[in-house]
Amino acid sequence: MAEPLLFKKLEAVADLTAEDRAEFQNLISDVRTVEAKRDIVRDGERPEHVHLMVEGWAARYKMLENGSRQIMALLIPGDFCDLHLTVIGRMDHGIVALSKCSVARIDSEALDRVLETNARLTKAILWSALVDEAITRQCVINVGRRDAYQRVAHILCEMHARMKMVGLVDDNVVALPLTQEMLADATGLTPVHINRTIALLRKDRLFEIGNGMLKILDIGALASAGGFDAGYLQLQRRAPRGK
Amino acid sequence: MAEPLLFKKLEAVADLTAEDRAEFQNLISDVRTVEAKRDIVRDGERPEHVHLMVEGWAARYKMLENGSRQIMALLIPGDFCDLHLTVIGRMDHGIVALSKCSVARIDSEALDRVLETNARLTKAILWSALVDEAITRQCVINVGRRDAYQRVAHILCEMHARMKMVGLVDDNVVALPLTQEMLADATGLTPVHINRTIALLRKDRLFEIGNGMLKILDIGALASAGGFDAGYLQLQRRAPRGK
DNA sequence: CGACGCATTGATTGGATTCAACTAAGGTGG
DNA sequence: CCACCTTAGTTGAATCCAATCAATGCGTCG
Repeated sequence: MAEPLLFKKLEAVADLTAEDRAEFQNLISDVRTVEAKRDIVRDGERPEHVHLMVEGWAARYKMLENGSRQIMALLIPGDFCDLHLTVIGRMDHGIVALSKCSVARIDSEALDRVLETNARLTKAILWSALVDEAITRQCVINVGRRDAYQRVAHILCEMHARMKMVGLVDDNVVALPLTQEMLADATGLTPVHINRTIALLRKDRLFEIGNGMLKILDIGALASAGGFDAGYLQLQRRAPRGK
Repeated sequence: MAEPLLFKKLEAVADLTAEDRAEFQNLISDVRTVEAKRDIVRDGERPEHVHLMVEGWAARYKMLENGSRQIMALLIPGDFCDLHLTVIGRMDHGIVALSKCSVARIDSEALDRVLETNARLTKAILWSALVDEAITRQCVINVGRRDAYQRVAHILCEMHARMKMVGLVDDNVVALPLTQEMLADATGLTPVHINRTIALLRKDRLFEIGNGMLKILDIGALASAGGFDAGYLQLQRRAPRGK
């Protein structure tokens, strides 16, 4: 099992002891597999477990009345799917598996107990939640004020950086199980226009993409094309302790 | 001082005892006034206090290289400005006062202590943070997949609902200290187009707006025009306790 | 009164959507 | 093994929503 991945994100922001890790590990009641395109959690549902990504990619999404879909977040190993269910009862959006993935289920009540006793773990989890929020804010900026070229550059830059943080990047090559349609839903564009935009980026030799793979050719140029600043991800270990 | 407002939001999601309220109140080291258009917290800053809105409106925003601004959240009384600073050291965006407003400052360390001792308060605060996140997600949907007409309808609907939750709506009339330029930055549009869109909404008799006031004429029609579903705000008191 | 901020309106441009067709790759079943 | 179908990607032409450029009205304030 790819358990180490579960801690990569938490450990990026806090020092965990062996006991912390064990305590966290014990929360996991089971790990189940979800096929691509199937919902991990449905909109409106009230699941009894909190879900944590172990393998594969998923997306936080909302279907609109007019049939269009907006992806609000891409989830990779180490990300919580629905941490907010510890305090909120009902999903206000769905989570769909973008690739075949495995998901750990965590008992809500057990998690609740840990949140009330283990301050270090709690802080790590809260921290990771706040990083997720920062990512969501970046998403607002992306769809709100950037053009197609910048949007695609930014999202690919971000996913590269996030995958790198959990050790899933090898020599600037990332497994990217996203179709152009999914990219469109994540950037607020249409598949057709994503296609044209990717063609431009390809022409500019910023990356190679296809067959579920992304190879960054010029990370600096890509970052500046997308206005990407990793600051909101690298929130590690500021002010080690007392001030 | 308009202290009661501070609890309106927290109490909407959790039952607080008199002691909880007192404990929270004690955290407030002082309340300062900020003039409209001045930053409450600057991008990149590492403030020593957490800020809480007491009066007036503010906005979470980011300036882009090209000079455009994206507002990621509107903040009203009861909202935290920078709760994430309890765990994250540095602002990745700025907070600006949209109207003259007063802001409570909370000592970070004292808050930290409370977070580790008072589970009920902590949960209430976490809850409020998760509501903020849900609001941000709605913002992504708004700028990502809705047209101008829907965007404006949605944001005004949301602000009406949020203001109502903290008791600041009287007979469907809300104080709305937003210029069309601010609305533009919050919806990812241009001031000119906001103007035309408002003209349309006015013509459709959905609301009257101007002079810092918003009067909703047909809340049902406005909500359906904006695809607004209050579900993500009304997260109150589900599953009272055990299951 | 002039300067400024904000709202409004017109004319024009442009980025992205829409509609539509077509290619390529993979899987399935007769 | 090849017809058949599905899914993903690509390309072209026409259209449209919103941006841009530009000018004006209007109230407030120094």
